[in-house]
Amino acid sequence: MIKQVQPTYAPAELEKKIRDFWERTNAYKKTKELRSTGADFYFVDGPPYTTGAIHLGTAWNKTLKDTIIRFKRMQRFNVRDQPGYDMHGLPIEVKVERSIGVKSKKEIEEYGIDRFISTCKEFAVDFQKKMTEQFKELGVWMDWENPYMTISQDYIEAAWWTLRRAYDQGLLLTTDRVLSWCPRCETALAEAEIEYWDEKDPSIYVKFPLRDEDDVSLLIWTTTPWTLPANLAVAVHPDFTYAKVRFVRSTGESEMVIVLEELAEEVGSLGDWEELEIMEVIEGDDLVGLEYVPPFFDDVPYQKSVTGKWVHRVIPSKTVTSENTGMVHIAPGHGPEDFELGLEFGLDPFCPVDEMGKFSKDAGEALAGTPVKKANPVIVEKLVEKGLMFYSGALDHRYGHCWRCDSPIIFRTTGQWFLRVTQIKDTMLEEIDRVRWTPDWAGSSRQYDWTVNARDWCISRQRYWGIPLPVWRCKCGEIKVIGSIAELKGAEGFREGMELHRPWIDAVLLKCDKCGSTMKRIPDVLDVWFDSGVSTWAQLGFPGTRKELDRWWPAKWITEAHDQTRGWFYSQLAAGCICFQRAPYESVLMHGWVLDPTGQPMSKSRGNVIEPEEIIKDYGADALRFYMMRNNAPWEDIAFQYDGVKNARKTLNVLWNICNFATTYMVMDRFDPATVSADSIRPRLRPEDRWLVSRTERLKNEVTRHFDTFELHKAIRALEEFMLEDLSRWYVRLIRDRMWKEEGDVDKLAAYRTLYDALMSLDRLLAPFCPHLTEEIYQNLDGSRGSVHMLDWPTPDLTKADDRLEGTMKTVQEIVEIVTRERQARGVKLRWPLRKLAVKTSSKEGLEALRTLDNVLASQGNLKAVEYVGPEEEWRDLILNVIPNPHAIGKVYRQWSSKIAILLKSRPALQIKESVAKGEYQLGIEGQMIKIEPNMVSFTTSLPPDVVNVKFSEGEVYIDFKVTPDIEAEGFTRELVRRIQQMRKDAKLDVEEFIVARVKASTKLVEFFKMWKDYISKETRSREIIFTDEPTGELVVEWEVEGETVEIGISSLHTKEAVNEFLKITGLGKEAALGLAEAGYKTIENLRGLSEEALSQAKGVSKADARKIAHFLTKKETAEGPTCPNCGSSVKPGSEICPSCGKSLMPKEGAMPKEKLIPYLLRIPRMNKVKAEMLYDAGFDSIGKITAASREDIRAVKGIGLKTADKIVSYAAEGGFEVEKECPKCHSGIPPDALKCPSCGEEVSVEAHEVEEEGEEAELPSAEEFQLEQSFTYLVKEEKSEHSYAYFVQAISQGLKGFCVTRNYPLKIKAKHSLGETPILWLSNVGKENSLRPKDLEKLSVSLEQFLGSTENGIILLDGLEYLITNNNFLTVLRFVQSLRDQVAIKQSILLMALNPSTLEQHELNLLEKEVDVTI
RNA sequence: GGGCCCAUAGCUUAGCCUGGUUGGAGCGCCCGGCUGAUAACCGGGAGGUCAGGAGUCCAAAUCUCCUUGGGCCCA
Repeated sequence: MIKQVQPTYAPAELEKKIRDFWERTNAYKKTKELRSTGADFYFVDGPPYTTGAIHLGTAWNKTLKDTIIRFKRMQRFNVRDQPGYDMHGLPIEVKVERSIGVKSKKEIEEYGIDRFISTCKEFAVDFQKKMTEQFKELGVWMDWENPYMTISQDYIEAAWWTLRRAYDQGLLLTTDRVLSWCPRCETALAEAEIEYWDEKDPSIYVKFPLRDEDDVSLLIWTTTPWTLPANLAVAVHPDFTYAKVRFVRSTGESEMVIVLEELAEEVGSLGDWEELEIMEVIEGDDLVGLEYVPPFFDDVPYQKSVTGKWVHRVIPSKTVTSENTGMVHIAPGHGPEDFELGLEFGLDPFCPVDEMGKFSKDAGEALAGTPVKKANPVIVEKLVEKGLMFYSGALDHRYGHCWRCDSPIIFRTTGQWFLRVTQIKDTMLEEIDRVRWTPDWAGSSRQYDWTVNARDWCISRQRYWGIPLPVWRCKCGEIKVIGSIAELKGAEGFREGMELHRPWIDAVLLKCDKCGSTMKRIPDVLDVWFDSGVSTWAQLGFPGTRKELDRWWPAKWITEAHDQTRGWFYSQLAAGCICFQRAPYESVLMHGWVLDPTGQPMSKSRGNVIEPEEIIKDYGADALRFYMMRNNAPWEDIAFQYDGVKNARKTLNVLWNICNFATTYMVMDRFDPATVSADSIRPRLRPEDRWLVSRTERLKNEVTRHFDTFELHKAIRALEEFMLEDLSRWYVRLIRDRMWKEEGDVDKLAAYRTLYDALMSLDRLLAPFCPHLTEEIYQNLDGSRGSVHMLDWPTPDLTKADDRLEGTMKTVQEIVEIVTRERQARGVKLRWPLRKLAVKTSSKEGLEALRTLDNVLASQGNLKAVEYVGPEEEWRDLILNVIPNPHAIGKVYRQWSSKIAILLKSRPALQIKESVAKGEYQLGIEGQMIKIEPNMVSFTTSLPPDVVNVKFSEGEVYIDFKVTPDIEAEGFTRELVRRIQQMRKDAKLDVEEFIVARVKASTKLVEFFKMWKDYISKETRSREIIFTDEPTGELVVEWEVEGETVEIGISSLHTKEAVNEFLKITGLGKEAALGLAEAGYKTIENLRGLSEEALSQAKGVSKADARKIAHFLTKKETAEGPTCPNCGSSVKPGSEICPSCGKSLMPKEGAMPKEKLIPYLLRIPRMNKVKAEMLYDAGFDSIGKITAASREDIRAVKGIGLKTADKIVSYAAEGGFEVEKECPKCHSGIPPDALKCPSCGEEVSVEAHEVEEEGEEAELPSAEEFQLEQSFTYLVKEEKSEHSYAYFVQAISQGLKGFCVTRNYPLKIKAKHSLGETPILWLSNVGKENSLRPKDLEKLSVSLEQFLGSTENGIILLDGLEYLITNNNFLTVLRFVQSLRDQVAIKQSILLMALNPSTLEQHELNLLEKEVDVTI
């Protein structure tokens, strides 16, 4: 059942409602169950770090995942969708430190590691819960009840297992290395944990005096003075050329230093040096081995004690660059490259810096205890004192910082654990090549480059909140790496199910296999990056169980932002290659970041963070999702714009409006897609319907294609365009008029079905992007499957795509746009119809194709007529001009040449052209015959006045802007209607309320309005329109309309309530109800006691209506007991015969067989076999039930419209089921269930019988037996117009004045039918007097109006309606008929239209029949 | 300093792979229209050194190189 959607789109409430709905109906679980038998699809969630609040980037990330998962599910995949959380690590430790107020590791240990870890866990779990709620608000469907968490037992075990695998392969080792170190967190940092930004540091040039050459120094440059106490060597490039240079100050002082020759000038420009002199040039390798005195030789004890071949000497290194001085000070304890060089030259790393970044005693008494960075100025001062400072300055450079606490990092030498990634690099690179990356360069360039440059991965951290390193060590040096919890069984301090975190695990002691003494766990924990690296198997419970791993692994698809190149993409790749020699994922989508509106990354420190929650509150999660998906390709960064989300909301609002539009009408008409199948309606589709079908199929194809390549932005843009352009701006506009047709109309059903299918397809295609809105729409349009997300993904049927039709529609749209543009250019509103438009195309096929969309063009351009001009033709309205050629004329007729020219121009150009084409044209001048030959004239065409010519892609159009009185009348009428509507709205009148309108306008306008009075009344629900000089009313407004002043007063009749009340009377129509209301009756009770005669005094109340009212009142009185369904009087229960009317009560109680009841029903006007069966199938299986039913009851039956329901009720009320009818032919009685007279076989005629499936043509009644009624319009369907003329002649003989319009030769008609003086208008193209071109509907209607205006009792015979239709746009003729019908009704005349039904399409016939009162 | 990506109207963007009519949209702005989807909607207009420079080519937003600015990742 289709349900009406809410009038406004309120995303916040709607989304909440939908989420509750999902919760209530278990929609997520049901969807998963539904797909449980589908092919497995292993998606792995990259675990977000639990900080407690998601940011827009996280929102985008999860939305992308959700969208793809939903898509895959709709494609029937069984998707594994376990969400994950990264819950260990420093950030939480830092937060906890702050909350409990401690600042160092020492303080943590004093506080108690157990308490500290418990708090960390609480924080992590709490944050995890908060984040889960936020994800849910985005509409993300994942297995929220079963997330994987890096802190769980089996997760830790998976990490241990992985390390054990590495150890077994010799890929896990421990060694001293120089590493980045955070002095605040007192731990080593991986490269991935360092952030760089600019910082000011000293930039100093220091002299290292040579030991064997007085007054000559090596000159080195450094920005880290604090590393100088640990200096052990100086490096030069062996291939560079150095020089011994003497620098001289203005004071005369001089220095002799060795620097790179090419840098001597640059060095000289530093201080206040004035001169320089190159004393000697020395090759780099000649410097190697020179001994110097380190600057802190006397202050640092180690410097004196250290020994070695290369200590305090110049060493060669090819890593030295030609910058600054070309010489580098080497401290193997403070720099990774220095360390490497140290290894090479036997220099042990010396590192006099402790874990907190302070100098130790080894750095000498003076420095001990000072944080290294703070020691810089002290050291600088010392160097100056010692006379070793050559130049001291400062500079800004990028410096690394701890990404958790922002402290500047330092380099220290420590013992750490490493994964030897360098050893498996080849495998990793091969795997990168094999994995599918989106975009391609994310793998082939980025990931590849990063991995090529990867060094061994330091995985140990000297912290607490992390996976404990599973390494136990014995005093004897023996090491044991634990790969599972089982291996700990029996160990001292181990309990089953114990907490595996520190400090508890630290208490577990093992026995050394080698020496038998106790092994203790090394205190380190794992780098958190390692945690997430094992997620693909950890979440499957491996190594605990193997089954799940075999089923799912490896992951089919993952997606994260580009920063994960060094993060998760990498950690997984390394871990996967260590354990399984392959990447644990097959396809990676690398997405972008959400930046702030100016393109800067969002961060708390910048203060530019935008909270997703705020956006959701204001615009809805669907709009946010739509925006993020639509704006860029997934792999590009989004510079977040509020306007973008706002706009997305607007777009979704349009979709909502379309649904509102669709459901409003579908609900009103009880449209049921189940009974109107797409197949059955196919032959009834209009070209514009087929166009939408074509567009829809193409859309399915396009969206699917883009999903497959992860080009989600393209997918959603295609959806958006379809929604806005194809549906909202075009199709909905095209079908508006069809929505107002009568219920059950096939043409309308075709539109419903088309729109319904398009909406359902669109809804499904959009469902992965906007899960809430699409669910709501689905629940309103269908809902049978429980959730839109349980539906299958639509598969395109491209056989229904029609390129040609789409192309033609495009052309129509282009022409309509031209029309609008030209209208605007001349200030002609769309409300004003245009007289005509002619299209000339460059191809004949194009023209023919355009013709099929004639209706569309005419209605959308508001064109009275559309003409088509072939490629080789000229539009016949063009004015042909003749241009005399004076030269050629002068040659022959010199003296007359100017006169000839004037004469030629005064003659009809066409005539001249035709004659000249045949040879010559003759012209008389001064008695002479002049011959005009082809060379004497040429021809041009020009546009008639008010016509514009515009070229377009397929040809050109001519638009006729000439304003005829008809057009003016219609235009002003529509202006008036629009003003009254506005006033109704301003007065806050109910849409159904009736009014009286009083109008003051110029005489001209009043005449126009009178012509259109019926239309105006209908459109504005005016019971009366009074033209007066003093318009009064509840609301009076003076309007300026196109230069005219129109004053309008409107008054409400306040009849709505009364009408509603009266409509409760069974079978009473709106007209009658309104008549009663206007007669002053307010309630049904008011009517009691009135005679039928008194009731029928009211306007619109017929005798039958009066009877119904009386019947209804009686029925009401006796509502307690059973009533006779025939007369309404009460009967005793169980009686077989009604005491009042004497009719049998029995047969009506029980059900009748279908075939017995249907003949009864077929006697009802408007009834047909299909409707009768529907009625029967709906449970109305006896005459009793039908008689007892109210109009509303019957209307509830599918396929029974309002009018039909009325007919059924009144037929029953009038006793149609009981009474015998008199046969019009033989006057014998026909029983109520007979369709033919039993005596003479005459068929029973039924009023306004709808066309039946069989379509056999019923014989028409003869003129004698058929009485035409005043104010009625008849459509006579017959092959030749014999009967029509007979009726017409009969009416004239009864004194009516006739007017005949025919396409037959008038004299012949006159003679054949003895029409006498009856005026006849001949429809013909000959253009004679009393003839009219069939295209000129305007003239025709003027003539007919004149006739109607001249007489009160007229009858018009319009013979040859089909002729008008073939010469005009069908819709135009239809409108013509409508207005004619209205005029006829006003003038109490009769309109008789003869039509050969075989010349029209069925839907056209249906449309026509809807407009007439009676079809014969 | 290096790798990858990006730069088109005030803002967000399509077009670039595969060179070829006048570089398309949306938002905002200005001007109109519509009023039975209506606290909506539709049309038109103004607004562009296609970041800058050089090259290839008959022809460059598009291909190549350089420069500048931005993002990510590294040193």
